[in-house]
Amino acid sequence: MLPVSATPPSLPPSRRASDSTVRRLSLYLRFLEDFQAEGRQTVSSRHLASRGSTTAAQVRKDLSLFGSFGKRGLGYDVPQLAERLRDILGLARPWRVALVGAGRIGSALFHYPGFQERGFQLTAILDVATHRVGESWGAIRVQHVADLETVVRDGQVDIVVVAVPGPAAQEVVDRAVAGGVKAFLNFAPVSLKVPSGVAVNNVNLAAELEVLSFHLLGRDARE
Amino acid sequence: MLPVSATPPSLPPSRRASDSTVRRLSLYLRFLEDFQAEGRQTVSSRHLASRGSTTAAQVRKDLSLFGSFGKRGLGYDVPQLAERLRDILGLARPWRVALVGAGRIGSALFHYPGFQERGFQLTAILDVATHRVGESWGAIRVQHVADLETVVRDGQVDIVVVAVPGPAAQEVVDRAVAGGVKAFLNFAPVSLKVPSGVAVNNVNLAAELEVLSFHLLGRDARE
DNA sequence: GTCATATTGTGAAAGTCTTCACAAGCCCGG
DNA sequence: CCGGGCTTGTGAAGACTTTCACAATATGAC
Repeated sequence: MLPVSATPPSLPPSRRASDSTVRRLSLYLRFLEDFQAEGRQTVSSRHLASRGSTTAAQVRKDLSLFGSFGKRGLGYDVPQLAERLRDILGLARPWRVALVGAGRIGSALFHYPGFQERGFQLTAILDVATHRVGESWGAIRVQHVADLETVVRDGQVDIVVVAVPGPAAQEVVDRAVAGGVKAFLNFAPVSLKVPSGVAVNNVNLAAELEVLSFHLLGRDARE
Repeated sequence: MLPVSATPPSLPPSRRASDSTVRRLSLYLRFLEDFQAEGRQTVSSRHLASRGSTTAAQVRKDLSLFGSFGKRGLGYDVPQLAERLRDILGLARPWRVALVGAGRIGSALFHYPGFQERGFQLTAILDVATHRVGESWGAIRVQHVADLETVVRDGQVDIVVVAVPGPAAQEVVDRAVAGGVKAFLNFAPVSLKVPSGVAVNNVNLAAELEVLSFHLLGRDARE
């Protein structure tokens, strides 16, 4: 009989995953790694959901966007699903990251263990302060931000982390975009303009605190 | 003539604002402060929208949840709207914040200027490492995490920032909740369980990078 | 005073995301 | 081999968010 379809080269179908779906997948992966460390062989959507704060249906819907990974009646194979999630999230290959801004936030990121662990390789650190230029952070020497074009040239950098003060952020992004960078993690409290096809992820600590402040007033009705 | 209504004690009507609405309000406030610094007296929803990455209709809907602050044909008065947003977000009064975990992330937060600027007062720092206990961070002396109960007692702390390793986070939160804390900013990559009525805001740096990684694969179809 | 222009505030429509509910499938004991 | 017990994958329903479109209304020129 004819093989109906050898499911294309390597990638699953994938309709369209929203940002929040992707964040949840990332959480699932972490839970799976925990389960694997605990020696669990299989896990159900219900179990996975209870560890995060979501529902079993949500877990199944999220996964079903990318394929059919479970066994009915049984659940999911822990190491196998973890592997699939790594594929889906693009963690199977290393990404090269440049950090612009070697201040406190930059330093915290540099020392953040989850960073390198997941295949994000810090390959360059840039700063505008001349007294920092030349410092060695681990194996990396801090360069002046004027070298940004050289650093990102020829696709040498996949992701740029923007940890500079607000007013300087847009210029950094523009120059990196011109050099071909397609993804940014932005800590500056400004809203960056980028051409379509370029992704920006904002982490705004002030806003996070203000959301809490709003909750404390009790004027919101979240259960 | 009778005053139709002296708009209740102090707070606007407010139906129900979602988390994303509140995050946008926080952004609007920042933009308004920029405009004010530039000497602008009024601003339209269109103008406000163009600085963030949203639409004029969205801006108006967000604001309309809390009242009617603009003038038709003219727009919004910049200082006045900023003031209203500060009220809505709860920034009119200071909040007392305790930081648990005096490592890199804790240190970055401590030095983050937007933190104190917006009325978030760091009143205590706790860590489990005995070599850190007793250190002075500015005017604050680092205490041992065993003192958590004392620190949060009698509503002395409004918000607890959790910057400890994953496995230690839940215990910190449980103890703080028992002490009456109602809001948490969590940097540990775990999903915390709290009773209803308690707010947790998660900042998961690994997940942010993984969202970017996913985008870089180009399997998502965001314009 | 009237007209032209600008911009808000808001129902209604469209779109997106989450939850529900159930058929289909897999495992195991007897 | 059969039946009971679970659990997935998914269409359909429901809930929530965003966008549209327009009446209401403020300003300023003449």
